Amino acid sequence: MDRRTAILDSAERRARKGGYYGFSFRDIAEDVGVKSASVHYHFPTKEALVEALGERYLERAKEALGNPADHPGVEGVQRVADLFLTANETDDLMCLCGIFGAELAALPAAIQPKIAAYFDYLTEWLTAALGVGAEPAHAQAVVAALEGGLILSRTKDDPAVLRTIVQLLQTGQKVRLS
Amino acid sequence: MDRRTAILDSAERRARKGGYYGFSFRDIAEDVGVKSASVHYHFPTKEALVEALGERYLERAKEALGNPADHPGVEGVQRVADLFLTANETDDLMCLCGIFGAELAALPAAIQPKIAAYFDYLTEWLTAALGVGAEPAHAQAVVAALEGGLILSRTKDDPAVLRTIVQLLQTGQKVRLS
DNA sequence: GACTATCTATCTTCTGATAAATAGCCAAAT
DNA sequence: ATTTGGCTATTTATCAGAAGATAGATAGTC
Repeated sequence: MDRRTAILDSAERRARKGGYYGFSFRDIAEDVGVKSASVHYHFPTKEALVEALGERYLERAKEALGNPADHPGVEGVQRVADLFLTANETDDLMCLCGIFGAELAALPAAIQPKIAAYFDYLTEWLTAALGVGAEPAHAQAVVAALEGGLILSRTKDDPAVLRTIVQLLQTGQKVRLS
Repeated sequence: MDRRTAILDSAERRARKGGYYGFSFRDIAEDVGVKSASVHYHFPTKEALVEALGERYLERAKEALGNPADHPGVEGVQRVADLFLTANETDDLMCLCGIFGAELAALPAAIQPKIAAYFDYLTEWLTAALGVGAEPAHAQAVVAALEGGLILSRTKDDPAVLRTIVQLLQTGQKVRLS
C-alpha cells in the first residue's frame, strides 16, 4: 500500500476516535512506521491532511451508496443506515463528519465545507432514493437520527441502540409519536 | 460569582466548542483571570474537571425539564427539544454530551458513565412524558435525532435545520425545507 | 541532473502537572 | 485584645513531555 494512503488510513482511524485535537503527526508517524517529518512531506499542515481526509471520506460514501435509483424507498434508508451500522459494529469508529461536525467551532475554517458536503450528499442521495414527493427535510432528519444514534450507541456501548433506531426509521414510526 | 463556578463556565463553553482536547488549563485561566495553577487547585486534573462538568450538565438539564408528568405528549418533546434549540440559537454551542460522546473512545474512562447518564435521563424523562404505551425506543430515537440535528444544523450554519427536525418529531408530518 | 521520499536535527510554543511561597481570613487559645 | 495556628486561595517558578512545523542532508529512481 502506498504511504500516502497509509497515512490517511491512520489519520482517519485516529480522528474518528478522538477528533481533530485527539491525534498528532507523531501518532500517525508511529502507526505508519516513519518519522513525523515524512508525514509533513505528504501533507504539509494538519489542516491539509484533514481536508484530504474529508474529501476521501465523501468519495468513499459515494462509491458505497451507488445510484439512488437502484435502491428505492426503504431500501435506500437501509443503504445509508449501513454506512453507520458498519462504522459502529465492524469498525468501532465514529463517523468522521459527525465528530468533526461536533467540533466544528474549533476547527480550521477550510474544513467546514467538506463536512457540510458530506451531509448534503447523504441527504440528497436519500431524497432521490425515497422518490418523487419525498421531502428533503425527511431525509435530513434520517441522517440526523443516524448520526445521533451512532453517538448514543457508542456511549452506551450497545450496538442494539443504533439498530433499533434504524428499524424505527425504516418502519416510519419514529416521526409518528402522537 | 465564585471562582469554581467561573472555571466550570469557561471549561464548559470551551469544551462545547472544541471537545476534550480543544481547550487547556491555560485557556481557562485566561478566561477567568487567574493563573493555571489556580485552576489545578480547584480541579486537580483535567479528568476531574470534566467529570464535574458532566455532573453539572446533567443537574442543569434536570432543573430545566422539571416533572415529565407536567408536560405530557408533544409538549414533552418540545421541552427536550428546547434544550437543543437553546444550545443552537441562544448559546451557539454544541451539546456537551454530544461532543464528548463523539470523542468517547479517546476520553478518560471515568467520563463515559457521566455521558451515558445524561442520555439515559433524557430518554427516561421523555418516555415518561409521552405516557403509558410509549416505548423507550421512540424516546431514544428522538434524543438521537436532536443530537444529530444539532450537529447538522451547526455544520450548515442554519438554525432552520434543527427547527425543521423538531417540527417533524412533533408532528410526524413531512415539512418542506427552506 | 532532477525528482521523490525519507531521514536527522531542531525550533518554538504549548501541555498537564507539581512544589514552594505568600497572603488573607477566622476561630481558638492565651 | 492579642497572638497563635490552621485553612483557603492564589501566586511564582518550574518540569518533562508533546505539539506543529521547518531546514538541510541523504539516498534511491528515472
